Amino acid sequence: MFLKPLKIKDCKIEIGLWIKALRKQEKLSQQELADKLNVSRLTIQNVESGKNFTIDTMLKVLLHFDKMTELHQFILERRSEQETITSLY
Amino acid sequence: MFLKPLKIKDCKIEIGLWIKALRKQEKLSQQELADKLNVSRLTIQNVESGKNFTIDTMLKVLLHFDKMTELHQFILERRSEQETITSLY
DNA sequence: ACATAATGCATATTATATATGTCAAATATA
DNA sequence: TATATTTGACATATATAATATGCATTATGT
Repeated sequence: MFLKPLKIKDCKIEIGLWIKALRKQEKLSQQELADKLNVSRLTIQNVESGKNFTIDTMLKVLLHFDKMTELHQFILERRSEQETITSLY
Repeated sequence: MFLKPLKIKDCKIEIGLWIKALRKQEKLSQQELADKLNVSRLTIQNVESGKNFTIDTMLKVLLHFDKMTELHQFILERRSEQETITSLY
């Protein structure tokens, strides 16, 4: 069988669901989270529903839920991989 | 000693460096990558230099370098963690 | 050294993410 | 059930990301 190709839209939806889960876990409403981050409720709503949004918005949210370091680590690991590969040739 | 707190700016810079490394590895110029993704060279430049940008732009780049699935996996893992935690209480 | 390509950065314009508000539907809560 | 809260789906206005273009600087190659 074939694997369904992953679309940009799918990835945004997953990010949205993740962030929504983080918010629910802290029992915050969209408005409460928005207030904490100094953004509008619509911005949170857009993120959670898979619309387009800026990296700043995503990082504000992840920082609040203490998840930015994990993402940072994810990037660092892959960046050092790159350097290893390129240095081999 | 103290750990330097991770800032949003730092995280964006790392994303930029990662993407720049991916581009260099394929020996593409900013213009060539921009053309492939149907974005402007300046958009690539902004991403690579730690400016603000949209999630669509980042995902277009990662999709091209076959890295979107890894990010998607990263998110899925954390989302299922969340569900486990909340289901326990 | 020279020519060429690539990059960084400025300005101006366009496209779109965000802010703000309203309303109805859905979801808790008493 | 009744009430309050939350959320989704809309508007409109504003802020800002993306774009187009040009030019100076910095590699890169011959």
